[in-house]
Amino acid sequence: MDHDIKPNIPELLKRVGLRVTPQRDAILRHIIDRKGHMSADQIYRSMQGTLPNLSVSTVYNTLKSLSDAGLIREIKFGDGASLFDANREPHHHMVCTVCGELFDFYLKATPDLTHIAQQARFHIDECHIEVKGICDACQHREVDLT
Amino acid sequence: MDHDIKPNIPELLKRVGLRVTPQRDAILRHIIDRKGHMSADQIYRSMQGTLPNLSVSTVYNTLKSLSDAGLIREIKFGDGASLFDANREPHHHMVCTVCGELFDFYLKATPDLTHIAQQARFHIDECHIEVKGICDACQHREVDLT
DNA sequence: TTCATATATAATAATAACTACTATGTACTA
DNA sequence: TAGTACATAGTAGTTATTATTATATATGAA
Repeated sequence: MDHDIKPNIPELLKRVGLRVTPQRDAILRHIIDRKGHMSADQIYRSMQGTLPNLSVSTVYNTLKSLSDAGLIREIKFGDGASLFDANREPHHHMVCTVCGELFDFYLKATPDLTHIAQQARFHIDECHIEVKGICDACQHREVDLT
Repeated sequence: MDHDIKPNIPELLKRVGLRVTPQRDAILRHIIDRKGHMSADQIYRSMQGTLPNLSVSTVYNTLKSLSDAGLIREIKFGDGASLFDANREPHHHMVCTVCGELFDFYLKATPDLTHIAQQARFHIDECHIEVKGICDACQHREVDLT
């Protein structure tokens, strides 16, 4: 189990060939600490305490560098802004079409697409399942409205 | 097999409770005729011949009405604009991370997520698989560059 | 340790893809 | 064949993101 290991952020950055700056350190640390998904804007606002001079464009630049380097993952799903999360074990997403909340889920095995890939001569890098539906809370809320 | 049946567009619109207007007729017809995916902007430009006075906002309104009614499907995937396609058999998508092209694929069965849904008390409406990778053409193009 | 330089940052402007608004026009129904 | 609820066109506004550029800084070499 590695859920208690505090990763050395500067080390992580160096390992993927990125310069270590206070901005990158703080942003990556924040994404790794809070385990959930967050938008660029949420990250920007969370940083006001630590880095009051942080610029929005630096947030976007940093998120791009980090995700190009594979340290975080960008999720474009549902309405609104892209979300980012720490690139832990591969997982999939359920989005509630009522409240927009995003939930993770894990599968022991991803669907076998080797046949599809062969036929289309497509080289598969990643496979992500997107589920749309209604979350627990909203199912009950819906009932109340009728 | 129903691939040759020309659907009666006004009839389709009425059936889902939408008023029949020349704009809706032309846009839905266009999406059903060309089988692929297209963006709002592509649709807008394709209509210049048939409906020169068509407004961009009408395209967006119409696409929203049609997809709310279940006649077309919106795909938010990859970079850039939402894509729309006629809501045929359920299918999944592969996107090439090099050229951005989107490819459909079909599965006999979608992954069984009943256990996941039960555990999360999530009511699943649809399940869409997104594959990222490199398409046939770009694999060869990549090789040439080295 | 200091310097050189390639890269990062902040601030701002620009863009793309929508969404909101509103006056006018039109499909449907009573 | 109105009347009315809804649709459209045109425009303005918004949101998320990218581009630009002058200044600042991390890192490798001397």
